[in-house]
Amino acid sequence: MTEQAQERSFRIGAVAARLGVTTRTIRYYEELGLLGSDSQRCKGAHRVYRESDIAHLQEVLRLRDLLGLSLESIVDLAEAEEARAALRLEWEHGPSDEDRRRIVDAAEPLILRQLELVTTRQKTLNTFARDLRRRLKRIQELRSEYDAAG
Amino acid sequence: MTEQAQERSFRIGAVAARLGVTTRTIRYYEELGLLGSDSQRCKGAHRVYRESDIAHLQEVLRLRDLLGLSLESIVDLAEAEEARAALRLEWEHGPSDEDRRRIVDAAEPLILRQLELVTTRQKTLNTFARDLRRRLKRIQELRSEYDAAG
DNA sequence: TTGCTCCTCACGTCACGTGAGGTGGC
DNA sequence: TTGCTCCTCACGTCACGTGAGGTGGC
Repeated sequence: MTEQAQERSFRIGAVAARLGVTTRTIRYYEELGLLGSDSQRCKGAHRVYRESDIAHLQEVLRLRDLLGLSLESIVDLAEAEEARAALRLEWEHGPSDEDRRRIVDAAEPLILRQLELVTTRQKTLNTFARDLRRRLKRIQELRSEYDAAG
Repeated sequence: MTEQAQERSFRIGAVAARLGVTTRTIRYYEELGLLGSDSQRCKGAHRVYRESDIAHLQEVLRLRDLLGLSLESIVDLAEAEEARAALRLEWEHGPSDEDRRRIVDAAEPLILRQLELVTTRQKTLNTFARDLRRRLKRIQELRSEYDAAG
């Protein structure tokens, strides 16, 4: 048999621990169709994840935690990405330059949209941090007054 | 009757619209004890909010949205703040310098804790933004190649 | 063989959403 | 008086949490 370099695979518990979620969360996301369908798994058999699956799951968690998106809107985003992945398959089979451009053009707005959301979040976080530092400064000024007086 | 400068007050709908939440959310937070008890309101009467109430509510929403805290842990934080507010009442009645210092010392760790959480969030957001910009750059490089070739 | 992790239901919970039916203030 | 917003239940929903009971791989 051919002894090709086998990619490492993980079970659900290891993935959950690594990403800081529970196994229930991962199963729920699978239920919603957020992860690749894993169509060849027999009922009752253990779930198996590769590095690419884990990266994808982490992407989902980022969108949820950092941007506060609902799972429904993440599904929408993922479907758009999936359509892109489908195009990417064609890519391997020598598409024309015209095709390649279309594929690249389809990817860009998705990333730009996410960048926009991230930037908005960064701004509100900066405002929050600034407010906290002001409060802290006022408190520390008060203290130094008492230290000087006492 | 004395014609003292009345502070503006708002009804729940106006507050909700201003903060971008529903009225249900505000009522739910009141139920959990997250807002000042509003003990003098008669059953069935309209809720009334002042600027300070709105600021407090916005603080709660920040902790929820930007830091992803559960309402339960926000309750804990709010209780600590409340204890501080209780101390603050004494403040008005001429506390000793020693008392003042204790009050100031109690406030600081709360703010420092929040600042810590905000900073962590900012770092993860920066990582996310960097990753997105890398992807974007790769895509744009690909496109300029096609533009040059086509 | 013994643990340990995994599996599938399935009900519980948190943070609200969404009417139903009724009352109050410009 | 007429809308409009408010009120209080109370059941529904989203995103999981938490066992119950059973099977599979180092």
